[in-house]
Amino acid sequence: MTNYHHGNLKNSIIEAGINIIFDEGIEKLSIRATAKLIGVSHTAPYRHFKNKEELIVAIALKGFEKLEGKIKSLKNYSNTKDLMVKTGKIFIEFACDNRNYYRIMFGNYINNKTDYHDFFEAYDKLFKRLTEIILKYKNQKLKKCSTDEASITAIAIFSILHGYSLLIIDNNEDKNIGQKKQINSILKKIENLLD
Amino acid sequence: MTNYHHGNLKNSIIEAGINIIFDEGIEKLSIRATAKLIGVSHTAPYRHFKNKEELIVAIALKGFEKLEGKIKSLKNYSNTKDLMVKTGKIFIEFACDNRNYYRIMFGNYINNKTDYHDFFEAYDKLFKRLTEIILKYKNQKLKKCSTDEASITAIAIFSILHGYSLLIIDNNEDKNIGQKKQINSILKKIENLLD
DNA sequence: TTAAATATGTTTGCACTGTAAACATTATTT
DNA sequence: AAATAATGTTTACAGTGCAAACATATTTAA
Repeated sequence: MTNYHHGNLKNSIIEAGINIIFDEGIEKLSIRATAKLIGVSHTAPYRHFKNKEELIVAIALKGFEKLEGKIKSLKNYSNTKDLMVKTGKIFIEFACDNRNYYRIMFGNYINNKTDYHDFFEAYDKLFKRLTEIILKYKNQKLKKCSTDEASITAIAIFSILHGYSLLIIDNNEDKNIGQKKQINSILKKIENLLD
Repeated sequence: MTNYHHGNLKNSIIEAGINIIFDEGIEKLSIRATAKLIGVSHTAPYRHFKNKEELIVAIALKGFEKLEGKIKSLKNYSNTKDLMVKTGKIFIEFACDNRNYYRIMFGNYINNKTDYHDFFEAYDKLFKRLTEIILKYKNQKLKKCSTDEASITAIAIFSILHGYSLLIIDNNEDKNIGQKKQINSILKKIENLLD
C-alpha cells in the first residue's frame, strides 16, 4: 500500500494552516483541523511539529517571507525619507491585506520568540532595515547619529506602524470612508519622527 | 440548605478571572477555571455571562476603570504638551504593570467590539481625551485645527503608545537595562507628533 | 543484500475546553 | 399560597492538545 507516507506532509500542514487562518481566522487554527484538511490522522502533524506553537512559528515565517519580498522590491531609492515612508506604507498595507498573517507574526501567539532562531532573525532583519534607513537619512543630512539614537527612532517608527496596523485590523477601521487619506496622514507623521 | 444561591456570583467570577489572568496568563482563563476557583458548578457562570467573550468584556471593563482612574489623577495641568506626555507615560506604565489587563483591553480577544456598548464607550472616552488635549494644545499655540485633523493626530499618538506598549510586553523588552531612558525618548517623540 | 535503525504514519486514551439541555432549588411576584 | 423567574446542578457532546503504544516504510550499516 502506497501513500502510507505522505511525502510532503510538513509543507502540506503549513499550507493547510495558512488556508485556515485566511478563511476562518486564527481561532480556528488547530493541529487537528490541519490534519483533517489533508486527510491524515490527527496526530500525524506531531511528527513534524513538536507542538502547536511550532506550527504557528512556521506559518509566521512564511508571512515574514512574503513581507520581506514586498519590501525588497523598493531597494533603490535615493531619497531616504521617501524610502522610509514607502517602507511604512508597504508594512501597513501588508497588515491590512493579510491581517491574520500579521497577527501571527507580530501578535502574542508565540510565547518566547527568542526561542525560535529563524523567527527572531526575520523579525530582527526588518528592524535593522528601519535602523539603516534612519542612519542613512541622518548621514545625508550631515547630522551626527549614534546607532543607539537611530535604534530609538526605529522603535518609535515601528511602534507607530505596528500600533496603527493593529488599530485598523482589530477595530475594523476599514469602515472609514477616508482610510487612504488617513494612511497618508499617518505616513506624514512618520516623517516627524525622523528628526 | 443555604448557599445554594451564591449571592454575588457574577462579581466573584470576574474577580476569579482577573486573578487567573494576572497569576497564570490569559491562555489559562476559562469559564470552567473561574467556576472551580469559586467552588461552583462549571456551568453556573452561564447564568451571568452568555459566553466566554462576555466574561472577557467584563474583565476588560475593570481594566478600563483602573486605567481611567490613573489618568484622571492628572487633570489640572496647564501645559498641554506636558499633559499629553504625562498621559502617555501613564498609559505605557499601565500596560507594563498590567500586561494581561492591557492585552484583554486592547488585544484581539473580543470579536466585535462595537457589540458591547460599555466597552466601546470606555475605549472611546480614552480616545476623546487624547483628541481634546490636542485641540487645547493647538488653541494655546493659536493654530487652527479641525477636529478631523486633531483626530488624525490622536490616532497617530495612540498608535505609537499602543505599538510601543505591545513591543515591551510582548517581546519582553524589560530585559533592557535602559528601559526608563527608552520610555522617555519615546515620549519625546510624541511631542514631535503634536505639531 | 539483508538486518537494524530511523522516519513517519495510525490508534487509543486522557485531561481540558465551550456550551446546550434538562432538571433542582430558591427568591420574587401575583 | 401558587405561579413565575432567577440561579444553581447534572449530564452530555464535540472539539482541543498532546503523550504512548503500535505499524509501516525508508535509510543506513553489517
